Amino acid sequence: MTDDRSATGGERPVRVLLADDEHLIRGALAALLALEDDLLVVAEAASGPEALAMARAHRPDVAVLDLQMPGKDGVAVATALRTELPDCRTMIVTGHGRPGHLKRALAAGVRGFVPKTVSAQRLAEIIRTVHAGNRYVDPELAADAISAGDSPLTAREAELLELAADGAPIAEIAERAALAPGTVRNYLSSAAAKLSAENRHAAVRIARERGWL
Amino acid sequence: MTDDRSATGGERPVRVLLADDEHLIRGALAALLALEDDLLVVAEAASGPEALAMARAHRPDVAVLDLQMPGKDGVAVATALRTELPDCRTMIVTGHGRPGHLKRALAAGVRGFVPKTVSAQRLAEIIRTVHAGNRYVDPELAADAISAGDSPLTAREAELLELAADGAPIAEIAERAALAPGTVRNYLSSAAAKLSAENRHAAVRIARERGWL
DNA sequence: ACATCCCCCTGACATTTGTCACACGCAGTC
DNA sequence: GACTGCGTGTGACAAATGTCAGGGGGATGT
Repeated sequence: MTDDRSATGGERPVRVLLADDEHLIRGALAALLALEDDLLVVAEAASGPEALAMARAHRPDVAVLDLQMPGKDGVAVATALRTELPDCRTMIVTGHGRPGHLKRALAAGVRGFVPKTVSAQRLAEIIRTVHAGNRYVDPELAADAISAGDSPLTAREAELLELAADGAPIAEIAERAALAPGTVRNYLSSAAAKLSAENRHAAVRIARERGWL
Repeated sequence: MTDDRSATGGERPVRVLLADDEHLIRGALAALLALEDDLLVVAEAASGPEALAMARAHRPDVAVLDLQMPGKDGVAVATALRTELPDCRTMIVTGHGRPGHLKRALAAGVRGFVPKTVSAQRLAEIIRTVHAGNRYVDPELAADAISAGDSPLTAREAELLELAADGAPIAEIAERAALAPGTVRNYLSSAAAKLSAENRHAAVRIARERGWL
């Protein structure tokens, strides 16, 4: 049952899944995409798990996922879809794009990555691009990602930095990581040095900005 | 053309200004509000200063402002509008509502405060409510604001907490504030105690969450 | 006028944190 | 095998940070 794209009397519409926790945006977006003849919004979701369930039920051609959603984030949903519905193309729409997110998204098989500053018209074009099997990444976000480069942090460094993210004292971090306090200090110090930060808290901030957390 | 509300020529449409840095949302929103017969989007803006300029030029009845915008945030724009165009009602739409923001907004004369999780239909109703001179605050956000209460921080405490926000060492903060290092430590310690935080970094995080920064 | 309270500011002291030198295990290379 | 480099883990020491007690000044209530 392969769908040939050239059918009589016009092409079959592209079936789209929309996932975004902000109803206002999701609804408005659905209305705008409905104006395009060749696009059809077949399902909407307000959370990560819901997006997965909707995808299983409606088997869309393209899944448009917000990056920050309750439950599972956009990349996690894309990862799950990659194995469950290999034919479904995925793309991420995000408010503030961090370089690391783009890298994670591409690794998860996402084919489109755009900020919410694009127009609806442009988004429709990108959905078609992605559906055709091509990739599209916002040029500005791509430039940021390239200039930011890869994370220089080792696995433990990143893990401890994450535990330090909420400002907890070393003792608590050490207990949660089952390590000696001195070891924790050493890793955090190393991470701070790699990020040219004055201390671990500044290091957390920088790593967050770069999307390395 | 079906015209329920303006058929008799009685009601003039409500002139609306839309300000949001995410073009996708702004455009989609404009399209949805255009479906309402009694609402007319007369101007759009993508930044705080642009929103002010547009308001001066088009004199809308209601200004719908996003909280986080480049240049000036929504509350700052609302404050400026209060003196420049007293007849223009203002309302804030935000993604993640922090309790403190709501308080600041109400102090600035804002008459509506809603999260982006509402539907477009609901937003249209709220715009009418605000235009009629009434207030509307999302119940959930209101509950959060009440439970969070007022900021217990003094002016200096908040100021130094802000300077400490990027993880700078005490010496640098002291220099920037023209204070003795001991004084800085004392204020930050006091702030941390009031917020039940382990240290100043956790205090910054908590204050940010509550919207007290 | 006086007492009281709160905010602003400071220095001395104890604790926490960051830096350093070093040991172990585990790849890959010669 | 022996060498080398890297990630992991630890404790001792120096520096940064948080805590404490206290002085000065303006506002408020009696």
